[in-house]
Amino acid sequence: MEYVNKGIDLDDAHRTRPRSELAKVAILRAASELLAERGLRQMTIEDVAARAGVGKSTIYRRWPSKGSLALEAFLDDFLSTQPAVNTGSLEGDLRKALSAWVTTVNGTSTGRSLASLIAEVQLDPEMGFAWRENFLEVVRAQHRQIVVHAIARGEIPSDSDANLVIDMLFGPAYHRLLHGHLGLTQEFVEGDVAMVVAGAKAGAAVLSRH
Amino acid sequence: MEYVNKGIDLDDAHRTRPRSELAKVAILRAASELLAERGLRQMTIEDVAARAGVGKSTIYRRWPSKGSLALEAFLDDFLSTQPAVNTGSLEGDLRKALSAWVTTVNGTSTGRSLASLIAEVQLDPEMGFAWRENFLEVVRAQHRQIVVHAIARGEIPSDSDANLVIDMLFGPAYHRLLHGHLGLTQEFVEGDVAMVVAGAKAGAAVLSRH
Amino acid sequence: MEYVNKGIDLDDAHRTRPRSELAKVAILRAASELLAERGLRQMTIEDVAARAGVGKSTIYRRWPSKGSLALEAFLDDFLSTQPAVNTGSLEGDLRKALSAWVTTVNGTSTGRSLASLIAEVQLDPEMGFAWRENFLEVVRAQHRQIVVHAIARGEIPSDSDANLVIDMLFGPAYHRLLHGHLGLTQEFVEGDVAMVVAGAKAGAAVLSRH
Amino acid sequence: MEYVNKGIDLDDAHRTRPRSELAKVAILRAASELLAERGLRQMTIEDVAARAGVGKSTIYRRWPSKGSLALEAFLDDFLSTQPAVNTGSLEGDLRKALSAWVTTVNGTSTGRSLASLIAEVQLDPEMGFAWRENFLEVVRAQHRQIVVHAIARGEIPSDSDANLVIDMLFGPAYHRLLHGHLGLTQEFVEGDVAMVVAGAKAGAAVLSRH
DNA sequence: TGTTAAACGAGACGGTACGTCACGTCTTCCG
DNA sequence: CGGAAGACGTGACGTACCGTCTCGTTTAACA
Repeated sequence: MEYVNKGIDLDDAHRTRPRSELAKVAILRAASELLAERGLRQMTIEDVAARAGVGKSTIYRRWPSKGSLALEAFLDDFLSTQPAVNTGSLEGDLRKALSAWVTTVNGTSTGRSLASLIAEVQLDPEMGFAWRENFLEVVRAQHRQIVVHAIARGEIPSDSDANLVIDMLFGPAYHRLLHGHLGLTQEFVEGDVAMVVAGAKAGAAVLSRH
Repeated sequence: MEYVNKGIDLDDAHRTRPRSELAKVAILRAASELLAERGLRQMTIEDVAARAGVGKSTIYRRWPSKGSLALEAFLDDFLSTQPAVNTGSLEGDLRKALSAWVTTVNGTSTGRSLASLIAEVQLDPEMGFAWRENFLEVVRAQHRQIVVHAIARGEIPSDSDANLVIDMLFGPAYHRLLHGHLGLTQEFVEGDVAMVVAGAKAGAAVLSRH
Repeated sequence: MEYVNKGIDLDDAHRTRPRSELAKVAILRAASELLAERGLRQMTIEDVAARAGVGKSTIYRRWPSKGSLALEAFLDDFLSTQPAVNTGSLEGDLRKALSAWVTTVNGTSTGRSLASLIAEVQLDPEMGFAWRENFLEVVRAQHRQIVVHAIARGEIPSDSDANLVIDMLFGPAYHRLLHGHLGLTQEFVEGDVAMVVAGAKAGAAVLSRH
Repeated sequence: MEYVNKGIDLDDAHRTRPRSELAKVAILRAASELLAERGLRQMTIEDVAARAGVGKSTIYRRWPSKGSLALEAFLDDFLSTQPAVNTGSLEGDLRKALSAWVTTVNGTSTGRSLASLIAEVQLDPEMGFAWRENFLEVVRAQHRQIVVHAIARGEIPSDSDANLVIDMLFGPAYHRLLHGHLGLTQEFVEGDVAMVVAGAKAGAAVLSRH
């Protein structure tokens, strides 16, 4: 998590300065609030510093950019809402995972924050790695387990491409979130899940098609 | 196309204002180049004006924001690369449409411009409508025909949800473009298409599910 | 009056274009109003054009700058308020001339317009000549007659410097108008006049002091 | 000196903020130079910032307008050239004071700067107070002493109006500076002084006339 | 009376400077 | 002596007018 938070972990490891983590917490809290209230573009470092009761340099000492701060502020909030799932069937797992995501994201400030951050990743090349490392891979690792379990259960071929299955499930959902052309409805969730289940069971996601 | 271009096209059609469209063309060209060269964030209105040999006010007279200018500059470039398809089979059509998109977008400045614009849409609420109207719906209307034709051919149920099918095809592709976690490879195209075809033929995309 | 009004007079003399003097009148009227309402700095050519119901180029065709337009708009208004005087005594003439000026100028929009124009003369070198020619010399020629008459009456020495006498009378008055440090009161008028009369009668204004 | 310099001097006196006064000095120096070189209208804030090696916002943080900056830049330069005088006679004092002013102002960039600032005062209402407080009253307080001394010496009546006497001396001089209709010659100085001396000694400047 | 050239209103054009904003860095001074 | 407070240099923003320049459209003198 170098980009998001540079070097703090080392210091923590040395346990030489466990003290003004208060500042860090206050900053993340302020950033989180402002991100939810105004969106990333209207959230300024100066606002965050003011609300956190902190000098700007204290922020710049820890985060190299507004985006990286927003990312860290967003992460915990978001990740805690995405449960590991294990319902006993592929269909159940996919439905539960996607439903949780839709619930968290549809029409909420979390949804707008997520969209803001994905936007920031496009505009700031430095953000790409941190985003994939700290957000995307964390979520995807969890989701890939759904496919692993389905293979273990024998529901789908053992050479199914977990990455593809996961992208088939969440890709359309992110698509609707970001473009806003259609709603993230219950019908959408059902349709998306049904398509993925049908495709995966038919073996359409097996690897090395080349 | 109100946001992007306030009625100019209509007037032009009537030939009532054949005046200095030179400026408009020069501006769009300069914007297109700078968008490709630097991305949306590093493209400034002042740079565009300078390169187009135009005053800033001439730009602000026509476009209300950097994003709307970039959108219009991007549109023609992009849309001309997305052919209407009709290969005679659902699978062929989907493969051809997705391949064309991947070719245009994967690793190209067009791809980065597209990502930049999707980002801008998240950050500037005013952009949302213009984006859906001028970009997304134009492309999607074309793509929905693929489903219409497949239904006509009897390949898939007649109550299949064209919007869902299209989002299942392109959602994962946009997902990979924007997050960069996995490549837009030939394998991905084949897998995505196979999943959609299997799901649609299995009737997983039929409407009014609940 | 080249600067203020270039070449129109000649054309008028030829009587070849007696037509849209309406425009000129409307422009001068609008300029005069806006000058009085807002002062020279807030009066813009575009405002004048709009209020006069005239295109900007019609203004630029006749006047080379905002200042020159304002000057011409101001002139007639002002000059008509400054009567020739001949009371039969130097003191009476000076008092009457100064009083007329103070009445026109003290606390009035005319006073602010006059100050605005004197300001413009300092900032736009092109204005200097036109100002002296069309405003200052017109007024001063009239005022110098006061001194001429006083000499003729034998009230003051025949080699008195009319320019100096006039500057001694009006200089302090303009000073107070422009700096606003003290009011243009009746007491001021009386004191100024008394000083000038006493000095002139004492022969303090005789020429060629070398 | 609120307008010109919002309280900085006081703080400096307390030595509570000995920080980057370098910027202030550099800005005033650059402004002073540009004012002399080009006059107030052609002096832009951006030029001043560039020459001072300073950001525009650093200027706007201290001065609310171009005029107020120019005023402060002008003040020290000018005031140091106007000596207190005490020659032992009214005539000597008046001559010396007026001569010093004429020497500083006649045909010099200081003279043009002075004229520019008087112009600015007319056009920007916010400037009026600062101008009188920081420039005019400073100079006039000094000059009024000339009259006080003449009264003490018994040269002129004890109820002579010092303000009127000073305006009679300098009013005509400013008049010629601003209108440029006649030169600020040695003859003018002698004549002006002679008029004021004669008038004052004759008791023409006594107060409460009406 | 019909033709034609000018002057007209309208307002877009290329520019310049404005004053504001937020950036990320640097300095001061307090606890 | 670390951190809050906030000034600094930077540079893009969007605005306001500038003075110039096409545009059709009157308009009025001449043909």
